[in-house]
Amino acid sequence: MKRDERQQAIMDLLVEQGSVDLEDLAQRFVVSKMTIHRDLDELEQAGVLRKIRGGATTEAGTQFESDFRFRERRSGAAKDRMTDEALKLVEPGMTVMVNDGSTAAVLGRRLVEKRPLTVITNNAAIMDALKDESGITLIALGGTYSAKFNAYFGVVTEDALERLRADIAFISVPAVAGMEAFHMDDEVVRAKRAMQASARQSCLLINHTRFERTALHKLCDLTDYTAIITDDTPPQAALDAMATGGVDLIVAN
Amino acid sequence: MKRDERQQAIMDLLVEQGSVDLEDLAQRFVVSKMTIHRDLDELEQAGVLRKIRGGATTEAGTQFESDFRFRERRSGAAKDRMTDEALKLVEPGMTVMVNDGSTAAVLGRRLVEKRPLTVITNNAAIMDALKDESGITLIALGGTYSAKFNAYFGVVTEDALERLRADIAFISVPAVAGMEAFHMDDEVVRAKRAMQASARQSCLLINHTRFERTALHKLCDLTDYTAIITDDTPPQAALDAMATGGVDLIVAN
DNA sequence: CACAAAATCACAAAAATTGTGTTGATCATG
DNA sequence: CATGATCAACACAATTTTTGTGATTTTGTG
Repeated sequence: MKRDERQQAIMDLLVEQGSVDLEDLAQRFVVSKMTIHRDLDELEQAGVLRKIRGGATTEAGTQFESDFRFRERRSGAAKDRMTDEALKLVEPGMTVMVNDGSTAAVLGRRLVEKRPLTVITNNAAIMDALKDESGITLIALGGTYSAKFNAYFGVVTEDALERLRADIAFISVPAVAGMEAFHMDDEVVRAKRAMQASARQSCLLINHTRFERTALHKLCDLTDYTAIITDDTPPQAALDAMATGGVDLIVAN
Repeated sequence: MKRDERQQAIMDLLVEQGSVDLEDLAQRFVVSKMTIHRDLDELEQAGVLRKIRGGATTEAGTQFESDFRFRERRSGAAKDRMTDEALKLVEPGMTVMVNDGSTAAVLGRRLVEKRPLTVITNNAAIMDALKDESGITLIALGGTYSAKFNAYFGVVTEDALERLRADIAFISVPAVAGMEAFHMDDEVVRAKRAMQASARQSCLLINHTRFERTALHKLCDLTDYTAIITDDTPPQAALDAMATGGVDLIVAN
């Protein structure tokens, strides 16, 4: 494996996990820590990450710095566990919708395991991944491209969804509080709603750290979902609220 | 520029032009011909091209082997000349539609020269190219992905177009005979028609070797275009037909 | 403040990429 | 079909890039 490939792989890990561990990377790629240091320096120069003691994180990482290694190391595996559960809801032959977001992207890529399938998405990462897969009919939702979310949104997206139907929609959100799901961007909210409206069932994918948080816009009630999958046990308060509301939570671990 | 980037660039040129010239590549990348030889050898090993005397072609190239250099060398430049002309029709602030096809992809990439722009396309190559360009509002047309054309087609595409309007649409076709334009695929024809219907003006881009040919489906009459751009003087018969029909042809050379 | 872990630095070793000169193959042409 | 010319292949050397090691400095922690 060459330098460039390694750096690309580091970036991939970074978008997936939010952070990487230096020692871990050295082992994984079978190179010295010095080499990893140099890789991270260059990537930092390029502005794609921020070096911190013991590794590196994506820019935003203001908080969790000390314990990130243990918190985030598991996050890649967590997404895999969540997608394991999600995939159980998919049978060959189905039509599946997948929304924006990196967790959704992970799921999207793994949909090949269930082919033949029809996959409908506005997630650019999924389009790239499934474009040339045989056995996958890829229906892209058009729309205005948003670099922030690496996906397409807007009237075009919503209109297209209005005319399509799917067996199941996989939705992910950054915040859930009580019995409600939230998102900070209203365009994104509209796209997710349109997806849910066009799918026979909806399944929510939510990281356990995102419970008991809100964001500007309410997306919908949790009762709208036929399944809710999380990667780890959420806070007790959240559990209580959901139990009271009669919502069934699948904890993947 | 490093080895990998160069090889990637060679592949890009290859998909765009169908063939590449060894000497030309050596000059372009400022390396020795030996280096290019080695690059081509590796790419051939990888199965992405076929080395031939003086350069390389994509697998298919059964015929034009001896004279490809002159035929195709100009073809890259020809597309550039055509896009030069096409770009003259674009002003900053406009909304521009671009269809599928490699010529269209070349034009799409160059649209950044006229930003700010709104670009509407079903061409996957253009989406990739313009995704992260500031000053370009990228509106992707959704649809079912076609690996053959590297673009999206179908009802979703057509419906989306029905609700959008553009100042100008750039259309390319593989065959023109008499006063009519043709294409072999009916899905593609429908998408092109929908684009033309949604644009105030339509501009046809056509390689001069594609005159006096037909394909299964008729797309439309040449009179439907406000401008027709070609890369070189077409056969006399074609010129006559267009002159009689009152169509204005722009020859870019 | 001291200690341990981690980051940085400087230099050497190793690996890769590249250019050149030479030899062998292929082409166009008279 | 012979021949000069052009192009491809090969081998070797030079160069550049990448990597590892140990010494040294910095940083975080108790």
